[in-house]
Amino acid sequence: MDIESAPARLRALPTWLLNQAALQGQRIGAETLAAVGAHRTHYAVLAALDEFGADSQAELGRRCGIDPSDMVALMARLTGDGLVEREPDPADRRRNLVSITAAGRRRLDELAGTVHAAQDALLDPLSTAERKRLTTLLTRIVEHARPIDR
Amino acid sequence: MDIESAPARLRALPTWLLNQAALQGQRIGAETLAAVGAHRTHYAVLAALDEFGADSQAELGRRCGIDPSDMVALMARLTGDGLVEREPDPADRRRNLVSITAAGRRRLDELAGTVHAAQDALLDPLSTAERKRLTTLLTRIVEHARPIDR
DNA sequence: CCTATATCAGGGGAACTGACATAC
DNA sequence: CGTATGTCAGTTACCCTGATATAG
Repeated sequence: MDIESAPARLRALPTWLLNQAALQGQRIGAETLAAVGAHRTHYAVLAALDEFGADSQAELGRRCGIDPSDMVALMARLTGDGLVEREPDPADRRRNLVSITAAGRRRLDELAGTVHAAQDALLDPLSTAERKRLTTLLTRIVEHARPIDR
Repeated sequence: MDIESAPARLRALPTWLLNQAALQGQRIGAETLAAVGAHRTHYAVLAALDEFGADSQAELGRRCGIDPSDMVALMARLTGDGLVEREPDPADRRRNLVSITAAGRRRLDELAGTVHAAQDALLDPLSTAERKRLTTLLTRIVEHARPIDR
């Protein structure tokens, strides 16, 4: 696709621009993470566990925007890689208490570099101040969104 | 999902915010357009034909970011609704020359209102000046993106 | 009873890939 | 010949729905 050749009615639409920019971000992010054998959701879960400590799968999903049904395969992958550990919560036997391992913390730090490189690649045309402004505006939109009722 | 409960490492990521905002925009846009029996791609194609005149399917796809293989069903739908017309290009018999009909122009004007309502719904928390700033920043990113090599 | 958790099976829409016949 | 077009079949990733067994 060639953006300059798109109809003005599309080029002026925030939702369309948002879509195109997000698409580009996804491409770059997925590529850079795939290069080190990782995935967006890996970084998300590790970051949540690092910040909030051990948590149930359901809570992790809510924090990171990952569907509970998709968490199953993700947990299998991360435990298989030794990055997180799962054990039944003695206080609530429905739950799996997930916690990050030492290897998980190392992996998180490693991925943080990769992820930030992807941000730089996407935001290349913007100055530092502009990146900050964009982040602020997007945050306002996202925080204003009606939470998904489910 | 609840954005305030997401890990700071995610909430600070432009690519993540972009994704969340685009998701919200897609939801709102798809809902409002579905309410009048339309789709994003309908608006895109009609806008391109209105602005640039008759065009081949391939060129339309390039302008609007629609995959050629997805154009087939889209054309079938739009011709079936009498919004566009297709005829073989006498100058290049591989091509279908697609043009907008009078009904298509009426539909385009109608959809423009719907689409702008969706923008308003998404950008509700932003002032007019902020919306403009966001649009400018996104445009810079999208225009800077390497064109998809295909 | 009603709700929450973990899991599984699968649907739907979107972007995309590969192939192919036809025409330039 | 290599390249572009329109078409079709099928894939992948993503977000989501529905159902179920289990536990609170």
